[in-house]
Amino acid sequence: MGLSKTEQFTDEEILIARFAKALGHPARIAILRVLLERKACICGDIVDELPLSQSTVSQHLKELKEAGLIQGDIDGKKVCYCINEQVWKQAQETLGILFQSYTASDTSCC
Amino acid sequence: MGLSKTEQFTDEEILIARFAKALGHPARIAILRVLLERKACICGDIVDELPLSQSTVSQHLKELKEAGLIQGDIDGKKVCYCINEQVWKQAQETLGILFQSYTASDTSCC
DNA sequence: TTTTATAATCGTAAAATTACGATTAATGTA
DNA sequence: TACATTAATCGTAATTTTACGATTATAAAA
Repeated sequence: MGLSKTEQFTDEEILIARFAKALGHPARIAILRVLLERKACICGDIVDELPLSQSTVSQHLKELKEAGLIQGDIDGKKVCYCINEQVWKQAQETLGILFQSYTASDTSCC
Repeated sequence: MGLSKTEQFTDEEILIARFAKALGHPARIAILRVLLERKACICGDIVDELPLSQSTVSQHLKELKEAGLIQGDIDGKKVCYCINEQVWKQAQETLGILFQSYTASDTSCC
């Protein structure tokens, strides 16, 4: 029925999937790229850089924020976004561990 | 509406998002875990390990296969799945570069 | 050849995602 | 105070994802 059934999996599996899912759209990668380049960035600037409407970008920002990867600080009538260092490193590590756990085997498949 | 508009983004953004999306569900992380542990694995064994129906697991396997992260070799009336080393390393690298491009800034946000 | 086992595919339904325009809330400016 | 700007939220529609049971195709076994 389209539900995620998240209860059935381990916390780590859910965490990794959560980070990965947040990264699972080109627009959100593009947003992160802008933030990574400029260190910090006003929402409007991000909208200008992307081929998407303001409301759509805002939605993507919300998803990145909900995954914890970015944070937004209110600055007057603008909102300044930036990478959340702590969570970013956590995502890097959990995903890194997953990828590193592969040890090239002599026999590729059966 | 509801379309991905992938044409508007760079090939690299699309590629990273593609890998991340494939990893964006706990069931698929769980599947990969099984494959990483056992090196190679019969489809049926994966079904036994997961709290999902055979058809649902098959669907998740298909998505991982379409992203290139795994491959399936027919072995009699069974199908043996394993990590696709080349693509796995490519995903590791592209995602790794993204994560590493963050350099902790002195000023966290505005 | 018939039966059994394995795994993909089909059909279907519910839910989530993506996208946009319009509206709203909040803050700064005239 | 009235106006303008900024960004979130609402409402809506199309698409995609998730999930399952049922069916199908294939190959091994009886």
